[in-house]
Amino acid sequence: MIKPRSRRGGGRPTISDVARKAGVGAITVSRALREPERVSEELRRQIQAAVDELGYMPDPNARALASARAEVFGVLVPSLTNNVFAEVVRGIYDSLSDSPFRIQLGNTHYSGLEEERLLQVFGSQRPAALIVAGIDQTPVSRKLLESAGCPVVQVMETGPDPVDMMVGFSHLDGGRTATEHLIEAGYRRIGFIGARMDPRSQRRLAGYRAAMEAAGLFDPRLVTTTPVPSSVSLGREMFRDALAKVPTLDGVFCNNDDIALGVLFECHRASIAVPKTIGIVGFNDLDMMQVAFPSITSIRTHRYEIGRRAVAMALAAIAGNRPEQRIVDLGFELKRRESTAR
Amino acid sequence: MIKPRSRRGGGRPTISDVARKAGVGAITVSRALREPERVSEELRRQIQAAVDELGYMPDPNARALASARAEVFGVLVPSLTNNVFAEVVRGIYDSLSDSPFRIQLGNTHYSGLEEERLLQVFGSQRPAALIVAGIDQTPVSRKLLESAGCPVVQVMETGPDPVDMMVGFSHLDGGRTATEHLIEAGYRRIGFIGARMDPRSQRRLAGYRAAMEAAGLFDPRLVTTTPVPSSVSLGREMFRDALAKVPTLDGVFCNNDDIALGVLFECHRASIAVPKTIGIVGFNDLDMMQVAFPSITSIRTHRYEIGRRAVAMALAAIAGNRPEQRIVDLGFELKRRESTAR
DNA sequence: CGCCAATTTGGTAGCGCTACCATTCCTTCT
DNA sequence: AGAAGGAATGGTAGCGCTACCAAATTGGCG
Repeated sequence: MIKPRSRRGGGRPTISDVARKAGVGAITVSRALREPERVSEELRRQIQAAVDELGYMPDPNARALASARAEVFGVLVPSLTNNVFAEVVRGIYDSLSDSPFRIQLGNTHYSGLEEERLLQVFGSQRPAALIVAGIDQTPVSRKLLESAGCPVVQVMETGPDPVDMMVGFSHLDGGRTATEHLIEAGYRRIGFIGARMDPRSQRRLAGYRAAMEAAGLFDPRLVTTTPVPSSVSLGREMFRDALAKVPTLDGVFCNNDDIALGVLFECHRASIAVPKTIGIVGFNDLDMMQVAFPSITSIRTHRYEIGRRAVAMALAAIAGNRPEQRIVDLGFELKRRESTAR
Repeated sequence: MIKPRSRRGGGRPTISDVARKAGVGAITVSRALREPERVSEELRRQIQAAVDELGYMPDPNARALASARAEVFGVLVPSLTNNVFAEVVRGIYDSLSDSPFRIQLGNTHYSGLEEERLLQVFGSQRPAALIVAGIDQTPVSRKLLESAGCPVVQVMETGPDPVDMMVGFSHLDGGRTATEHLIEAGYRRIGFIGARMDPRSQRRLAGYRAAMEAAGLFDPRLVTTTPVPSSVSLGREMFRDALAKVPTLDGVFCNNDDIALGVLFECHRASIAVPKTIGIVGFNDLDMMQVAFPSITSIRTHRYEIGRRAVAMALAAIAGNRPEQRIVDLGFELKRRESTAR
């Protein structure tokens, strides 16, 4: 006599339990759950009743094994705590929350090598889609993405050569717009303060530089950067450095809002008038920018929407109707506020 | 003749490929990977070589199915973007990153019902451990946690009756400490401003109230709360409301640092002297608190450490040596700063 | 009325791995 | 010397589900 292995799952009901109770074959239950339209009205009702009664939930592992496809979105971001990526993840999460798809989160810590490692690991799960931050994957990562056999969405940035799909905006244009705004407002010795200096920050810097050169105002001494992770306190310190280097500084375009806030606080502390003596522009437009005193001009970016759009595109591709527009530029918005209103 | 189903996994190597190449049985490969000490030195080397050559990675789904245990930590937090929980998640992530365990993240949106739903879903995956925020689970959630059949760690708070293990601190004590500090500093008409008012905020409020009553200073009109999600802009608005209600207000203990920052900005805007006219205390001690001008007194909490500790405890329990101390209080720290230094 | 196609249902054989024995080959002890 | 125990390895039979095909049923049409 064959003794079935004692129920390892702690007695949770399986698809055969449901099938037995509903008086149908297991495969019909499977179909009723995944493609209800292929099952007759009546059986569907019976099966649903059995499912409800037993509290049946399909085992995602068995499903993934049998179908060679996990209902998982792999999501790679460079930071979990940076509000910018947290917002993107939230958008992804919310868009996925009433789908069967789960999220597999990976934190690359801004490291290409770690990204490669994670892509390798994620690949072994055959995810339904991959969403990765940025467009500067290493050649190895790119190859892994191309051979992943699933839709891939690069988010936060747009660029010329998508692996598959893209949702984001131009950081270069953002940097340029911010800088042009300062120039138009009458500032001349405009500094750039940037921490972390990941590829996106680099491009914001490039935009700054383009605008400054176009106006004949560029001076390398105006640029202050560090690879150190960004923070409000770092913003304060970097602003002091910048000011020590160029005492005639009359404006700053900051890498991001944290830095901008640090600059603002240091201005308060040193009794530097904003926007009169110094103009400040941030990047991302966190909620606090509009509340700060004076309120801080910033580039509003649509992080949550980027997450949502990325999921929408990936889901469409999974469903078989890949969007014809593979690169979606969600743009940005210059929010003019008191910190540059002189 | 039996035709094997065409390799669905896109030709990725399986454990039998490794076994064949190494000239051993599949089960020995499995063992070499999971319990190397049970396999002889020599076979271990051969197997490792085969693994490297083929680039083999075990399929986590097959593993989970066969062993009735997924290498997954289920993590439930009420918010993905709130810096506090992002830090906890980061701690969890970092502690798990060189273990085989993955993270399954769930966002409860501060809803008990959603927590129940997610616990139900997570349960169907037989996770290796569950980490949930807070100690105020609904009876249904509690039952689900108790019957999960895996270590459970409640984080962010400590309380009397853990489901299994706990890591956190006392929000009540935190609220009391903050308030007592204001009282000692000479403030008398001290308001409480709180948004969201989740159970942790409620307990901070209770701590505030206890301190105020002990000093004979409590007045219900000093308390301003709202269920609306917390933000810097909301902090500003609520402070205006509080001031309109009690013009003699001379201090505020804020639910969290965002609110405190909003209060500070409104003070600037309305030319209210801090700390002279109004004292401000925040909660959590985000980086910007020490940079703000004036710098803001706050209760430093150890979010990242809570995440790390929770994982350490769960891993120990999985390994079979459940820590004898099931409730770990990581405490908090009052950071005295300019905003209360009068 | 019979035939073909479409629709609905079911059976079988795995997916890639591990639990649970069984087997083999040594030691160690009586 | 033989029994007993231990260490290392392997075989078998699933885990719970779905891909693939087969079978049964229905409907349309010449």
